Parts: sequence; structure tokens; C-alpha cells
Amino acid sequence: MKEKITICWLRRDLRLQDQAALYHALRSGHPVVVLFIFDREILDDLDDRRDRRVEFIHQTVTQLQTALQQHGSDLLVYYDRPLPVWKQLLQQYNIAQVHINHDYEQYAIDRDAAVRTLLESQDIPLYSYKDQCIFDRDEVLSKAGKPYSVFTPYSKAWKAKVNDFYLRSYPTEKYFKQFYQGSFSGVPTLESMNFEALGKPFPAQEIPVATIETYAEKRDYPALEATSRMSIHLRFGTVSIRELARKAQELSPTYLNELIWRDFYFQVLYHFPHINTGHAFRKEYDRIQWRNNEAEFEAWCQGRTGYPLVDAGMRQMNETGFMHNRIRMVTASFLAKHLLIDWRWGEAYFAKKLLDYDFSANNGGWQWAAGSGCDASPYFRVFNPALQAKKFDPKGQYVKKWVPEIDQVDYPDPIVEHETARERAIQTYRRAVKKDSN
DNA sequence: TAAATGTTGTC
DNA sequence: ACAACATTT
Repeated sequence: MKEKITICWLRRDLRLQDQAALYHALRSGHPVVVLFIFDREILDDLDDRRDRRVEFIHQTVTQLQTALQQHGSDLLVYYDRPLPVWKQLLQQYNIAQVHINHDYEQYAIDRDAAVRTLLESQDIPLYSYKDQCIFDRDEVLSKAGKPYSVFTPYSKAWKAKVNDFYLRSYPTEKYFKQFYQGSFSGVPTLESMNFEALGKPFPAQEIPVATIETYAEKRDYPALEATSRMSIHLRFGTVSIRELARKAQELSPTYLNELIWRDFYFQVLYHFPHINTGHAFRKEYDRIQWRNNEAEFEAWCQGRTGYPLVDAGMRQMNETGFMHNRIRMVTASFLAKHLLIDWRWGEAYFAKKLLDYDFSANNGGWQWAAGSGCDASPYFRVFNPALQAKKFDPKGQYVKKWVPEIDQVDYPDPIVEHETARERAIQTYRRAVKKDSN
């Protein structure tokens, strides 16, 4: 009989420190094999073979392999679909237990349910843990036991509940001697998976303490580059949310609030699953008569709307996979309101381009900007891109950086006139939303 | 995490 | 003339 092992399956929790599933796996008493699957179910659908998220995952997975090798172990890596991999693992190993962290997106829920069924048919338990948020699903509820759909009361309840226990790290290092001792067949190259690396650096993995300290005063000015750039690390779990939340609590209430937004959108998605199927949180907003002009959408995507701040944001995202958060609000508002293009088009475009793309936060942000979300800006709240530029990029540095031809003749004229577009948006929205009250 | 417009108070 | 505040969208 082969030796029994415990498998810790990594997905969007790509680290060995302060990691819930890994901690419990290491305490299981069996040697722990750490597994990662390059999931062809996802990868085969990506049309950009230079997807930098894949590059980031590949780089991280390679680092994890090195770290595990330093403990006499190795990372078990597959390039396949999860279910066939698990069928193969069942043949090959004598698996005692499997440990994972909760993954809340619809695809992941279905994937994990299928794997659970398979494992349980062999009497192998699959343990799943909260790891990517501070408070899960039903941990922050109103006094009536109902989920919050407005941010401010949610955040108050969140802050009232949080304590050292919830922010404590899992001391995985103490158990590193429990890693399975041996080696596997290595990490496939990007090229072998038909991807290509760009080789440009990603945001550092160290928590930028100085930036978080001055976050509240500087965050609104995109030219200052004074935001933490932690989003990609929260997306892939390369930084622990508990460690980051501790720093936030210590250094900046404003920054902590942003982390609470993240938990908020996770739980909104869970409690209001119609969002998952492309519906507006407030259903009356699905009656809006979008103009959906494809040429205008293309201009928005390419950063050629003639509104410098909008164009700068879109070009920053197209070139780097990142966009400053205030500019995400400005560009999103512009698409939904000035152009009256269905916010789902914008949501899908952001999903393709953002390194930190996460369904819940992206959808939450878009519905906030479009006005259709929980706790959303009312329909008549329309950002004025010129005014936003004047307030938050007064010297035009951000615009100049991403739209260098701003003063040249070849910079496009505004695609719509602001005041006209604003009134058109308010009227169109009112027509859709007012039906309800009549 | 809005902006535009109208009203009032101050000089 | 203009800032501060209120109202409307």
C-alpha cells in the first residue's frame, strides 16, 4: 500500500505563508503534496496569448516550486482540466484528505462541487476554508439576520466585529517539515502552453507601508501613483488579506475601508446571485434603452473619446493592465452615461484587460458607476470628465503621460458634447427607472 | 467617491 | 462679486 498523503490544492491563494488550507493540510498528520493546475478550461478560452495574468501565475508558481524545493519537497503541477487531473491523482496516489480555500466565482463553485463529488465517491474528504476575505458570506449580517446591501451599515458592522482573532495569521511555517519529501515533473513552460511572456515587472509583493500611510491624502491623484498596487496580489493570493488588513487597521482607516468594500462585494454576490447571470442588482435598470453604438464603444476601448482623462485611463489599462481607481469610476461613468452603452460591455472589456480582474469587485464597481447596483450612485449622478481632470489631475500630468499627443492636432474631438450627453443620460435613465413608481 | 443651478449672506 | 449653503437632476 502506498503512503497516504494530504493534498493542498492551490488556486487563487498562491502563497505558503498565512494560508488557511495549507495550514490545515500541514496539520493533518500526513505528508502534504501541494498541487497547482494550469486550468485549460480557463486558459483555452483566452484569445490573447500574451495574457499577463497567465505570466504572473506562471512566475508565481515557479517561485512556489523553488520555495518548496528548499524544504525537500516540490510543487505538483498539471496543465489540463481539473476533473481529469483528479481522476488521475486518484489512480496514482493514496489520498487521505484534500484541502482547499473557498473560491466564490460561479465557475469555481461548479468546479469544486464536481471535484467534491468525485472525491467523496472514494470516501476522501474535501475540506474548504475561508481565506480570501476577512468575513465570509454570513458572518456580517444585520440585526435581523439579513445581508446588508448598503455599504455604510455593512462597514460599521464589519468594524464592530473585527478583532485580533479574525486578523491573525496562520503560522504555516511551524509545520513546513510536513511537506511531502520528493520531486515531481516540474512546471510547464509558458511556451509549451502556447503563451508568451512580456517580461515587464509586476507590482512588488511587499506591503507598501509608506504608501498606505499617505493613502487618504494622495489616493485621488492618479499622477502621484500613490495607491498600494496590492490588487493583483489579492486577486491571486500572493499577499494575505489578513496581513494587509492588519497593516490597514494600523496605518489608514481609509485604506481599510477599501478592503471592506472588497468583502462587501464578495457577500453581495453570494446573497444576490441574479448578479451572476448578467442582471442589474436593481432590476428596473435592465429597462434602460442603451444606445450601444459600436463605433463609440471602440473609441472608448482605444482611448480615443476626445476626453483626455477618459482616454488616459483606457490607455493606461490597455498598456499596463492597471487603471487608477478614480479613473475607473470616470471611464465607467462615461461609458454608461455619456455614451449610453450597456455597462456589461464595459465590464467585459475590463475583465479582459485588468490584471487584478475579479468578478465581484469588477461587477460591483461597474454597477456602482452605472447606477444599477446596491448602494449605487443615483442615476442622476454623472461625472464630468473635464471637472474630474481639473480637480484630480490639475497639472495634467496623468493625462500627458498616457495621452502624449494631447496638444497636437491629431488628438480627436470630443465624441459627445458633455452637457448634451449628460441631459440625454438623465432623461434615458429616468424613463427606465420611473416606470416602477407609476 | 457628482455636478449644475439656485438662494442667501457678506462685503 | 462671490463664497457658503440648499436644491435639483
